[in-house]
Amino acid sequence: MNLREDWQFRGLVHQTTDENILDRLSAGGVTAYIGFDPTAPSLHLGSLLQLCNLRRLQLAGNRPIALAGGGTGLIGDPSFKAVERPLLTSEQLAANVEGIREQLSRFLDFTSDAGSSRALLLNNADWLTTIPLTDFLRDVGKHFTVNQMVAKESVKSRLDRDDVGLSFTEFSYMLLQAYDFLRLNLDNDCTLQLGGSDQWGNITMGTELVRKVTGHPAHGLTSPLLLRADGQKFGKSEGGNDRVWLDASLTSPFAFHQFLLNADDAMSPALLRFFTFLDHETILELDEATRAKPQERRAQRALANAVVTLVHGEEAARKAERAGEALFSEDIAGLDESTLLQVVADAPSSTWSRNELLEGVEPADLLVRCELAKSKGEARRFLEQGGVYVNNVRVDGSTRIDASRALHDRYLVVRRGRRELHLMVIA
RNA sequence: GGGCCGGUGCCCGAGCGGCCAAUGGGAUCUGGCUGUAAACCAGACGGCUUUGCCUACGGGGGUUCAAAUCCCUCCCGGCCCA
Repeated sequence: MNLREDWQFRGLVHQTTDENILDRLSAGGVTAYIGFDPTAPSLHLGSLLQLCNLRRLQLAGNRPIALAGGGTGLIGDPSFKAVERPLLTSEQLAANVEGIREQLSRFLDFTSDAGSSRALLLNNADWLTTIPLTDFLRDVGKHFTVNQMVAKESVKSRLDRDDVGLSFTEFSYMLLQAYDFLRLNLDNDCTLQLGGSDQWGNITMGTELVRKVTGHPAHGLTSPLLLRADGQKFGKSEGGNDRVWLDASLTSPFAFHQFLLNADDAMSPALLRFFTFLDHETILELDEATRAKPQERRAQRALANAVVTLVHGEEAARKAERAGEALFSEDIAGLDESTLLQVVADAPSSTWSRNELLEGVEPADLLVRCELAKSKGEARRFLEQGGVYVNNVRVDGSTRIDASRALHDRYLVVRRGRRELHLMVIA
């Protein structure tokens, strides 16, 4: 099984500047890079595909470069963005770059064990913040016309709109990314840039710049964007607009596991191919399982376990799976203390004195204190709608909660809706 | 710098002196169905000491019994001109 066959099976290739690069990657020895935006202190599910791809490259004997966008982050990529975005400070960026550095190391081999395919982590702030403006304009800017820049699909919508504009700052972003590629080509012999399909325009700017400056070809390869059936971007968490983060303190392993477990049947074949390293036979089997017995969700289970293992480790994946089973299929009151605590290990918790529960607490107040409701009004709404449970027993708005229902005499598991949990510990 | 247009709740977008906590859509949330899915159906969706009160329609000031709606001014965005 070579890389070409694997990538084609998995549907990882959207566009390439040259079909033959798949063969060259299969043979190994290519240096390729992917850029990561340090817009947040952690990478998220959307970056996972790129992480996996770098890993696949490395496993096939190529040298991956993860490029942290500490410099481009100062500007902001306008590609397919509806509006101008707020600028991040260099301090924020530096902190974010630190955050993702560690995450990258879990996917790539940065040690000398990897030999000639040892991964490299670079930060484009190193060259973007030091190059003199006039050098940049003469050496990079001269190779492009505004005409072609304006024609890019990625900024077209912004230029066409009559309510928002596109600042020169963001407009110039594509040149910075092109310069990255040139630098990596000159300094590290990097000849290929990968990215999501939304990066096509930026990538081709880079390949062109390399070709014009060095006279040698450089290539680009993009992967399809993962979209949900309704056209929305995949990777928004259940709880609204927040993304699913790879950092355990932002998205707990349990929440992450649950998110994947709940993946739409229609999505699971693509998710297995994009985010796991399972072999083809297994994947096809799981596809069939979904078709034949969707209610068993074998594909989603395999997916959740594989991805959480990859990101957080085997132990975390096992715990997350067990916690889900206990929470959704077992009687919570029947769990022994240590199992119970594991089940709710990821949930936020609060400590209460036995005294304050003596008279019982108004359910609405309780929800607010447990941060399961933003306001008392919202809390009352949840109660009226029947979305509140204590120890998996639905409660109404008028029944005060006291310590008598505590499990093991000290735990109250408060749940709002399907899966928002809070653990009350009676001290 | 000049002219014109615009800034409304998470987003889009109506309202253009009282009947406005503000139509509608989307997102979100809760419930139902189910498989801890999807689709679908129902409801909710500023806050509170909830027959009422408070805070909100870019900021500040003003007119008025009464302003998201009128006036002044400032800030921000777009287009055109210089």
